[in-house]
Amino acid sequence: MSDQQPTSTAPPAATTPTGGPRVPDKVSLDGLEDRWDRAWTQAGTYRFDRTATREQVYSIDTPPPTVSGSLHVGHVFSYTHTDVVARYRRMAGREVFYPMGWDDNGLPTERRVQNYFGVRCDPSMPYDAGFTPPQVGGEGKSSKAGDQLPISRRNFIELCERLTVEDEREFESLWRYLGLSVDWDHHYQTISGEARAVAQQAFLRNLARGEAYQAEAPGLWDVTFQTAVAQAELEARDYPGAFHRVAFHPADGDAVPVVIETTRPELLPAVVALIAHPDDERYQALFGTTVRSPLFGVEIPVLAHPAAEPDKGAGIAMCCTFGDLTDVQWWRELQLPTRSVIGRDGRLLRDTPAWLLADAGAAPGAEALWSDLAGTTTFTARTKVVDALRAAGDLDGEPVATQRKANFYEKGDKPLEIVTSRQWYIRNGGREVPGRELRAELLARGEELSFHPDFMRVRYENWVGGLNGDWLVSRQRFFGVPFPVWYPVGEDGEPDHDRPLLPTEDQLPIDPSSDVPAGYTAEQRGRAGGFVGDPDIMDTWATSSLTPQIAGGWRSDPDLFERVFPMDLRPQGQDIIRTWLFSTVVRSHLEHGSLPWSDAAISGWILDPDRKKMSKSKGNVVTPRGLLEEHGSDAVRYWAASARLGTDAAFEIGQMKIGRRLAIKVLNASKFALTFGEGPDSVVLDPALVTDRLDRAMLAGLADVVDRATEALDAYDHTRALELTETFFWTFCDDYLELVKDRAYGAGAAEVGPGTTSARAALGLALHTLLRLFAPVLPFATEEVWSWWQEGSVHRAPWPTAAPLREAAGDADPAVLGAAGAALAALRKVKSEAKVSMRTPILRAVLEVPAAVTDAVAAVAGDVRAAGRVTGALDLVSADGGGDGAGAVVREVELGEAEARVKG
RNA sequence: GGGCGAUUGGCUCAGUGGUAGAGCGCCUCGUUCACACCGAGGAGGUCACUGGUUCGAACCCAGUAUCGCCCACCA
Repeated sequence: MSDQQPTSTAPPAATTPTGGPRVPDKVSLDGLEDRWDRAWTQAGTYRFDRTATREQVYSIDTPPPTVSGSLHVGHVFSYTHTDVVARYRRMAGREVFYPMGWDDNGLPTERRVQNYFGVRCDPSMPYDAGFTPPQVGGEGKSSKAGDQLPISRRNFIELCERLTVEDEREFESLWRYLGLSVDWDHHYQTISGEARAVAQQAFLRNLARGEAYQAEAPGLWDVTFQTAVAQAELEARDYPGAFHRVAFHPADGDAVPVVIETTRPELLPAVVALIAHPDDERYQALFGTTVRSPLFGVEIPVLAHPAAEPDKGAGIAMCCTFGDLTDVQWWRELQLPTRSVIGRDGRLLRDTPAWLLADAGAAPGAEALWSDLAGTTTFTARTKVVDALRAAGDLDGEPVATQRKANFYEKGDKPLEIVTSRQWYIRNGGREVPGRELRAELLARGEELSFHPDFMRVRYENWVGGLNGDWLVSRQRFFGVPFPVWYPVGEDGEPDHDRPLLPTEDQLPIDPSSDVPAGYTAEQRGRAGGFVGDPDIMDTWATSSLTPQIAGGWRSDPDLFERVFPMDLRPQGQDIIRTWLFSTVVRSHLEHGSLPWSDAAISGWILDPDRKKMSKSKGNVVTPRGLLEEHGSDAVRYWAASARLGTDAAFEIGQMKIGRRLAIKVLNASKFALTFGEGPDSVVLDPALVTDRLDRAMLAGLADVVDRATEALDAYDHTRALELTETFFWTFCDDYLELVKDRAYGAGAAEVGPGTTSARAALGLALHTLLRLFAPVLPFATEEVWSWWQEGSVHRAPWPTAAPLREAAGDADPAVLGAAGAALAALRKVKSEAKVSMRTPILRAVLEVPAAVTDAVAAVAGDVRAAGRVTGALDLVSADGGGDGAGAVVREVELGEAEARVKG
């Protein structure tokens, strides 16, 4: 890319005063991105016509990229796939609804605002209308929570909106440069008032229908972020641990101790039972008896449960509240007591638990030991407990190191604990309720949805089939969409969670930490007889799951919503099928009783040269802007469009260079094809003028390409469509253009004859078609050429059909072009092997061609002779017998002298 | 442990029953009158492996190996 930026803002006039094409002397890709972006904006080329009906509209539920992060090559890759679809559907006659959203509701934005302004969100603070942040642009300075000024949620959201404006401007600029045909009048932010209102309204509807509910239950908890975590946000990781063999002594005597294996000895004070499989013969005698926990001396039962696996560990497990989800299952099904010892900060509780007091029958040393453990992290506590066990003689052998899998919050770096808390849930089929087969309904929606590629459906099915609980939507964070709920506070000062106070839909969005429920005054907040706001915010997916409703105007613009919903396409990555795709299906199914869209296009990963997923941490991220500027947007788009949906693709500069070469070739070949003649009649798109057999054959081949490419695009196979078009285009350039060059120039003729007219008409028809076939992938180069000789934008031109081409082609056989091309190649080969210039004349040649095409080659021999510079006799002989391929072979040849070269 | 993809020339990938394909890279040559961000020609592969079905298998079936990913596995 040159350093020169174009100064012209307007595209060149489409035609000369005489009506012929206006082709620049020098063609170039440089500067096309900026020039055409401006022209498209000015002309409103991609503006959505909201008078279109649902049948006319093609609507796309665009993924909102996370602002405060950065766009990387993977985004360019997958967003290009979507844009190719959008451009094709637009040309195919649909009114495309293609909005862009920004995801500024989530941890990345929260952290960025904290660091940038030196503040943190504290919903208990009052809103300050004249607030000025303590710092601006302090990236990384005040990262410690203690240094950050607490401000109200409303102030925090305002700062977020202020900061993300800049990110969003940059993102938009990149998308425009890439050539995304987005209607920039339709964009949204996930933290905007509108998005918050939609999220709250949808939640209230879920609540009213009984699909949202609160429950106090043990659940996965991240001790770093101190929030509950949903199943969809889990990530299993390898985690170093050790097996400890621990002896439990029977309570009623000095019989042989029961030895269990555990990786979490620090949970020994939380033990509530030992559990083995009911059929396990080793433990039959123990079922129904009790044992005492070592060190703490708490008496616990030995029980049977089928979830215990005889071949794991010692075959008998220590059930604690709570070490893992199996513990939760046992606790629930065997109705065991709750003995929680780990707090929300991941440390052991400060106060001595009641069951460890000597009064409660615990061992005499239990309280002293606890005082040593209290307030320590699980890691410290583990060491202390192991030391104590060893000293007490209840550690059987030494710990054996092992690699185990532990659940982590995908953004966290400590294993999750299980903590009991009150949370909001939305039903998603993970926990069945009588009278509704929600899981089956959602599986049916999965079958109804067209996945591209189809095999991605199994990820949906696996996930829905494997859900083990409802969707936990509340988070104990401060920045985000709050639950629109207050609770009355009783005279005892306790909130009544069973009788929530709700706003009406027209009040939304509300913030219960600053707004007041109807019938109360602000002074009553937190007082007995007053009210409190729900302190939690919604999971980011609780908002993102509503992107069709947010973008489509479900709440604020029902007329628009009716025209775009249910949408046609959800494009997205394969990694968020279980989150974004599934949660969107859930919300739409519950609210609208339909799928949110009919089709889902799943893009693959970008792999770096080591076949690893490209990621920032590996330091191999290339900035998209630099890539686009270096190679040109059409070139990068070509690389992206060359990869099929659902297939991982290599980050390959080489493929971009090929794309650039193709785009340049489009410019140059078009220039060539449009400049054979001069004046208004030089290019006439009239099928009736095409009379030559070679021209007709070429158009017949092109007609097939149009049909097949269209079919491929309808099936979301843009790769195939591109490949078909590209292959034809290179043959068109290398063979057809060479073959008809002389005839199109009208060489040697005083007047424009029918052969010349035929060639020019065929060239025009072919170019008119090829430009449109390439337009979705190469929007800039094709638009540039289109502007030389056509009115309006190629991107609003109708998608080509085969009909006019077939009309021109008649009954011509497409193979004729191939046969002529093969004949030409044979003549070239002779020269190449003789190491002479291609301009060397052939004085005489005998060309052997397959019998099946001898007549065809003879019919177009004039063009073959001209292109091969055959000045004398060209005798054709049929290959007898064998060879039925398209190949041709020169049997005899006499080469002339090369044209005199300019010496110098 | 269950599942989904992938495995084709040095590289990136097409190719779902009928004599192995493309582009890049490589080699040779040419060329500035559309295109040096160029053109022409050429070399290069027992289609991961083992069985099977078939007149015929890169393609269908069974199994194996390797790579990537998803889910489950926390005693």
